[in-house]
Amino acid sequence: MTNNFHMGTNYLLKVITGKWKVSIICALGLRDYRYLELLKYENDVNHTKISKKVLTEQLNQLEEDGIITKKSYGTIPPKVVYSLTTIGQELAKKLTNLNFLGEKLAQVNQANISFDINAQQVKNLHKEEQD
Amino acid sequence: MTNNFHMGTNYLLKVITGKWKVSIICALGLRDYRYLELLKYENDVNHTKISKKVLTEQLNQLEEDGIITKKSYGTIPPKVVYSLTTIGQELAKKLTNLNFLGEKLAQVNQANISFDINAQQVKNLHKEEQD
DNA sequence: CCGAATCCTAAGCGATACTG
DNA sequence: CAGTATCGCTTAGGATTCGG
Repeated sequence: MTNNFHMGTNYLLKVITGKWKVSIICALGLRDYRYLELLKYENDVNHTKISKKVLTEQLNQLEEDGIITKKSYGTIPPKVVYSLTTIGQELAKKLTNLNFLGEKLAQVNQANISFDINAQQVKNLHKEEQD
Repeated sequence: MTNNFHMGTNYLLKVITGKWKVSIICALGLRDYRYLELLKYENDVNHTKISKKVLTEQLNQLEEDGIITKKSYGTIPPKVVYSLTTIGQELAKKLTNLNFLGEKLAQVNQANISFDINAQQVKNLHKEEQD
């Protein structure tokens, strides 16, 4: 065992660092998404704005890093579907698995677990959506 | 189950995002460290320069986020020892657990898993150290 | 020995407008 | 529909210097 036992973790962290990447990976863990679908989903779930430029950037990086793949149907208007690679699916599971610890930590810290509004507000939003 | 099942993960990611945080957490997973010890360790293991300012910043943030604690002996010259909290230890385990997936991904991508030199060079370095 | 204060650069992110 | 191109703001990180 070397001192570099965390290099893989660091590499992985580098791959998933980016404001929306974890959210994207978790989303694609549930089902495939088209481009604008994903844009809407992210804006929706996180209650904050993601620009098309940034979404494109992060998708390209995730593809380059072997986490996701895109399939372009050559149609007009275009249709592009994003999905996880095999290793991407593994990653999605692990990330979801980290969720519990993250929530526990947030609770201990009494931290704001949402992007820009607090958990209670999120709950209220969901209540409103149900009404 | 809401759509926010990854918010804990995102929160956790926010806590551990920072160029040296994972490395710090993993280091403290092995044993406690003093300030300059940690500085030397990081520069040593990662073969790149971390400034005192950044180390202090990241340590403060990790402390604020409930991952580590510091103990100051009131001596002159000062002595300060950093260690993991209980939840920090849990985190260290999970991160170490991610290491395998990260290494696998790096291999698939034929990526440079070190900070600034490649894996083969790291191996050579270790060989030299043994000589 | 353990930082804090200052300055600087590079990168990340967002808004907006345009295109095949 | 699925992107590019351009711009400007904000933040992270590093070098250096000073202090208790």
